[in-house]
Amino acid sequence: MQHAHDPQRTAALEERILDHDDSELLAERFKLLADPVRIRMVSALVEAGELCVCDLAELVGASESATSHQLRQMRLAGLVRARKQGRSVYYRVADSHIRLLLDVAVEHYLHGDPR
Amino acid sequence: MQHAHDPQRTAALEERILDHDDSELLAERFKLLADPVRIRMVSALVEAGELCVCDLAELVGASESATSHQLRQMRLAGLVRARKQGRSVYYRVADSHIRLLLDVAVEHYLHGDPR
DNA sequence: TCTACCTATGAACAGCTTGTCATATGTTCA
DNA sequence: TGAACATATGACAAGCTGTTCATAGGTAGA
Repeated sequence: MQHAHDPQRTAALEERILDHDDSELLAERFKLLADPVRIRMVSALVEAGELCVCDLAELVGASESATSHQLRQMRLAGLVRARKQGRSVYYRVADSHIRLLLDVAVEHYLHGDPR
Repeated sequence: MQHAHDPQRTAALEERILDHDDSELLAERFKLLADPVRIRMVSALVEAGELCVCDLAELVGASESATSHQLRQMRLAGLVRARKQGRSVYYRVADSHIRLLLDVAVEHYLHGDPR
């Protein structure tokens, strides 16, 4: 690196692109959906409304421990909420944005719509 | 794990949630946006339309080598396309879905819209 | 109370990511 | 042709992620 092909243009651009903090925040959100197991968990919770760890683990095909770890992560990020009842804990999706992002991705990447 | 609280319900659910292949595919896509540097790159490319590696590196504040590595990754995933001109290579966004996903995320996570 | 059950959590480990450094390839210009 | 330049790439290191295993806490039922 030494120059900028068009210094004025890049300087102007710099003001319009996402800054470091914003891109960091967005990346954190996308990371939550950047794992097939978590995607299946969110998908299941969206469909079911509410599920206990036990059923969720079976649905997504993961161990209960792994499921619990992932749920903890999503819970700390505010993506899901927990409700305790008896010896079970029921989880539900708390973040409607994630639901929307998943919908958009499903719509565009799975249901045809090439390009 | 031993039972399912409601076997019928979980069996019915299993058919409606994303299967392993689909969730794998979606996760791959979300991974591309799960990094602040790549997000800034996409943001810059969306704003500029086209940028050479050199300018892009300066804009996002990464080394040219790191930038090139990321671009390669995004290129192989079909997210960006390259155009060679002289000794420069100009990149542009090739996947309009990613652009949409980024827009949705920006809209909901950055521009207010709580909940 | 004792036992089985459901979930949570810490530790450890493997695999993946991303950056840097060195180097290679191809290009422009003198 | 030689030198500076723009980009690409392989190898390696450091950090991060996700899983398993062991274990602990709290709850329901006998």
